[in-house]
Amino acid sequence: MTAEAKPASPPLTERQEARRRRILHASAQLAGRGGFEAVQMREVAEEAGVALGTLYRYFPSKIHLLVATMQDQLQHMHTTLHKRPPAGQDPAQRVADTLMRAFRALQREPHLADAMVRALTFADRSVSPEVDTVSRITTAIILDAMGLEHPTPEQLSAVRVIEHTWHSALITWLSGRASIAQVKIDIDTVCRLIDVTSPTDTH
Amino acid sequence: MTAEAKPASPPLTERQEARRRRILHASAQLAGRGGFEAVQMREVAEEAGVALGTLYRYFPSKIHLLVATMQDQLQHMHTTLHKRPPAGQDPAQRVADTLMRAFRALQREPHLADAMVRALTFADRSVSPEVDTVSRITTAIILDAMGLEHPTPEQLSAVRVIEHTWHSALITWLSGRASIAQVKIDIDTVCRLIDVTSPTDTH
DNA sequence: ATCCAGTCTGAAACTTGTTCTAGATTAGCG
DNA sequence: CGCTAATCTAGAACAAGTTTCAGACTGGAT
Repeated sequence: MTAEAKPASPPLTERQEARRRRILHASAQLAGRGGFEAVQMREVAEEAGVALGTLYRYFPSKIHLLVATMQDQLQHMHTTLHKRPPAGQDPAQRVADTLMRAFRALQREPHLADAMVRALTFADRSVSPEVDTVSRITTAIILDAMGLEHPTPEQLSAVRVIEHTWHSALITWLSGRASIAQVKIDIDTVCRLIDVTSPTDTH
Repeated sequence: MTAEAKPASPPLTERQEARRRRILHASAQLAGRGGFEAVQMREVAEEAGVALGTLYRYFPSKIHLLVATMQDQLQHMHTTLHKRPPAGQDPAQRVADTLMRAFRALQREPHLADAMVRALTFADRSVSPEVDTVSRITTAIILDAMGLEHPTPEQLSAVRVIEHTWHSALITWLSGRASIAQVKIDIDTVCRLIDVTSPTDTH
């Protein structure tokens, strides 16, 4: 049901897959300490035991690398969430719960979150496919929480707005311009759109 | 009513004010062509007829410079909007109108928009005060469109969510991952929150 | 008018992302 | 096994943001 598709363009050998993994691990590790700026390409390469040129062959830019790192982490979170689905009564509440849970997970690694989110919103067109993948995973997580199989276009719009709010609120919190309490309030607020756009609503 | 406050810390002399203006102008001009990456500090300095060190004295980083550029442009837009307030019946519609009008203005200068918005969301803590100023202006614009003097906390949350959506949708459009039509739909969707959180609503 | 402190200039230096090159290694194939 | 193309490595080189510094200039106080 969830897209697990890696772009299997050239099927990587085992050693290559291992290299890729080491690079992503090094990236997450360095990001976990100092955030975006601590992820320095030379250091990532060294930590991963790989030449700089090779790093660039696997990830054509620092932004690509960090967006891929985010993909990776999101995938983890998605499977984790599958194991313990949110328990609220109505969809809006379940989505808000899920997002706040994700939020608390990120709170534990604020530097990592910083690096990933900054990369995500800074990405230009050359990274669109990868950013799109991240967006698809996020959408899947939200739709899962809503328990929807066949969302209406209206609901998809609401989901997009929730995603927008999620990213932007995250940034606002990470740069110290909003408290966690405020983020929670805003998440709750935006989740009201789920009720407003539910098909039983008189539109 | 609207915050016009410049941080008058050291009152700039006339020549200094002129330099500042030249710098901002050069920044906007270069951004108007190639976007974020076309705003190169050495070029800005040269175009503004100022030494590189001076540029850095006025704006301590490229991000600061671009956020200040955004401040400047937003201020323009705010006064422009004051001259022709949106004409819709209900607040939600007026806000959506206003935002879409702003959107079309940015469409005319997509590169400039790209540079400003990318800088805004990429800004780290060291730029928080400046980013906050931008946020305050944006809030003022939205509240103006709503015609509210004394918003409730709920309404302020809705406004923040609208801002989040606005920024994030803008980015999505700028990086080619969403059409203008989709942006319009999402803006309309998020503006429903204005009705939902209106005080006459049974909460 | 003179002097002082702060400001501006021009240029070099430093940092980190990115590109390039020449040679070693590896993977797949006959 | 031996060949060939692709991949990997080490390291230099380049680009743009940022810092630094010595000297020239400006504006205001005495």
